[in-house]
Amino acid sequence: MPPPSDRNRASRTERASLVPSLAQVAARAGVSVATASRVINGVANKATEETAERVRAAIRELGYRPGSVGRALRRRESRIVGVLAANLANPSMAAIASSIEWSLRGEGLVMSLCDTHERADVQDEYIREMRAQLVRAMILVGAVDSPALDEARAAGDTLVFVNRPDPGDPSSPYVGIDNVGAGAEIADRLLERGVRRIGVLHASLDRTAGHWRLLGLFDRLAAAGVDTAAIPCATGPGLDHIVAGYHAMGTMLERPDRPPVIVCLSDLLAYGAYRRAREAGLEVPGDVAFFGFDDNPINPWIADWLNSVRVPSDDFGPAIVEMLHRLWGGEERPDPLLLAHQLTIRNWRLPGETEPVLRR
Amino acid sequence: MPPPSDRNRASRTERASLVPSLAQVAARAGVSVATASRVINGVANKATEETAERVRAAIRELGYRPGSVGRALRRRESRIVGVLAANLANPSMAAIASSIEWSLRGEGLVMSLCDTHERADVQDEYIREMRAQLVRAMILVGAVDSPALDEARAAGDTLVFVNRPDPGDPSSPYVGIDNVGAGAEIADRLLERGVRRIGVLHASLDRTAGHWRLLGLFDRLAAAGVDTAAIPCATGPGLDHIVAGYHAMGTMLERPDRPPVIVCLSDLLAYGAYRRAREAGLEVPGDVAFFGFDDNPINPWIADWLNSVRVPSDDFGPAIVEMLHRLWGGEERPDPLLLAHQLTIRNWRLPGETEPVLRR
DNA sequence: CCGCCGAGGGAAATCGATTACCCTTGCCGA
DNA sequence: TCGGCAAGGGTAATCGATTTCCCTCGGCGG
Repeated sequence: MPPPSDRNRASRTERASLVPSLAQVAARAGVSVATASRVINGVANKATEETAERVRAAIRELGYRPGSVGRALRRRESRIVGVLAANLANPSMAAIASSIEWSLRGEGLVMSLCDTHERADVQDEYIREMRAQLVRAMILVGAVDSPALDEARAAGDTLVFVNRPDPGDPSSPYVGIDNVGAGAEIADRLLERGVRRIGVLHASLDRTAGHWRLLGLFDRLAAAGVDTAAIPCATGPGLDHIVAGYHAMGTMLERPDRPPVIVCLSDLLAYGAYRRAREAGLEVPGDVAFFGFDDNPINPWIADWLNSVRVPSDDFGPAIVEMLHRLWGGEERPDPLLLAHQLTIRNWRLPGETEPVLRR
Repeated sequence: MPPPSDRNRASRTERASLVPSLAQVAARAGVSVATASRVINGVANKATEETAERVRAAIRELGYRPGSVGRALRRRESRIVGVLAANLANPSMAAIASSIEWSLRGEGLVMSLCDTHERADVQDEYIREMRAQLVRAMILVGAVDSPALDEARAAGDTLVFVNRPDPGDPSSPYVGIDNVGAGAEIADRLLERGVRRIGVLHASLDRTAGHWRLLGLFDRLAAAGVDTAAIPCATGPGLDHIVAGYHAMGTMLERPDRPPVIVCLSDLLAYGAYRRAREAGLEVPGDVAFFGFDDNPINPWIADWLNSVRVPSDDFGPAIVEMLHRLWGGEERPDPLLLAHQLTIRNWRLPGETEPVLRR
């Protein structure tokens, strides 16, 4: 922590005197702080309209705004909602964060966004810090199992798990797409076209969204008589899905029976795989078709070769707010809020087919 | 704001009793809260080693962590640093935010990230809220002119402007690339290859990074004798650069003398333009070459047709922390910290040239 | 022996807002 | 006329941590 210099301290104090406090408002309006506070908080039957107006006038004249800190201390709860994202560099998560932020703002809440980098220790640090800030709720976009998460759950904190169910308790409040269903949807589309030979690229499958997507995909394929045990799967090292996808595709290309359709359990994996395929001289689409999950907002613009299950980023904010209201309203274990996913088919040629029209 | 139900209130109080306070630590250690506080804050000559150890033991046993709120109230300064980003959905900004967050964490600070959506009123709301939170500093990644920004500047708040200089005072602390130089760098590369006929796509030029990029580009071209007044420029409606780029490219394509090289003042503009060009049946690269700015991290993977000036996202965090230390150390108007930009040429064929090797 | 100083530590004020509790006034029904 | 009650509003406790005073005790120089 930066040691505040004396100069700094002085300027801080000096600045503080410029920021009006409730006491100054009260003095100016000729009322007590209690009354001023009540007017601000709209407590009924505690002030005549005339008194209230005097207070409001003082507020306007001084440019007063209640200090969040004093309020939080007294109420033992701030207006901050902590959002812990597993990886901000993933455009899909950033889009979700943006949506959350917008919706929280509509509720008069403030988002504090952190990046856990998929690490349990970092997530713990943030959870503890958020609790110290008396946050009103924590939204975990891609949570990992960790001790502080257990503490928070046990303490009854308001927690909402997004995109990846609570690794420690599947019945915790969840908002996100139905990953199993999304996997099944890709399976259905493949089967429709008679595709039975595919490859799968994945990153970690340990309690991630990918785990469930794969489950849905395989279950549906198996139901159609496909021998899923024979489906080649590849992965790559590292937490960065793009790099993992690049290496996984390298592995896949070494197989003598390279499948014509590659399902990647996230768009980022597909990005890495795409590059690897092109380096190998393959045409995409044409020689190989890719399916992904998330459907990042930039896909329609620059990745028209990628068919992907759309995760409706903009719907997350409202859904999460809805979930928060249910929790604050007293619901103990609200049902998961499943957002509608939809498979976008952009550009899918099996080898030998002609080029279709561009689709957004 | 959600009205807290009674049930909620009860559980909140109940929960509070579970979270240990400094007083409980002090009681358990058999010292006063003053002493406990001093041990925690490492005040010298205020406790024997034995006393200090008793306090530390109590902290461990109770799992105590200082509440940020009480501390902030007393110190009139929290450990939060507000980061106001103009558009989180822009992957380049998200990457910068991620870098900032990581560096702040290393300083024991916490990032609170907001999305101003390029709107002055939203930015104002957030600036005011951040000030009410007693944030230690505000980082504005793409600021717009607004009243609350003026207030904060006048009040002597610690402000750092990133990527786009302070629209209200060019001498405010700035961290970012040298946009003028970046524009000039593209000009140089174009002139080297003998390209003198280009088109420019831009979004708003009103005190944005684009303004300076364009300035650098045109100045250098003019110096080489190019008539910059004759260079076709196009823009599109909306704040979303992708959509703006799409429409701007549409305009550009209507010109009889469509230039073979299009310089887009941001990568997002280029993404939109790319799609428009492909819809028009153009080969990219080949029929038209694109240059952009920012060089989003995904470019090497899925946008190898885009030549772009790399903005080193990962360097922002450390540079901003450096700037903060200078400001807190008492420097009144630190020099801007200019990060090294570099033009990445990926895939640039002028019409008629043969295909080069793929480059990251 | 006196005074001073530094180390160690406690009591209480403080930050800003909320709220429990109390007081006054006026009105209404019994 | 009296009790009760509601409206209007003030006093002071409270939240948790920091920090300013203040006190005590030993040691040391004069």
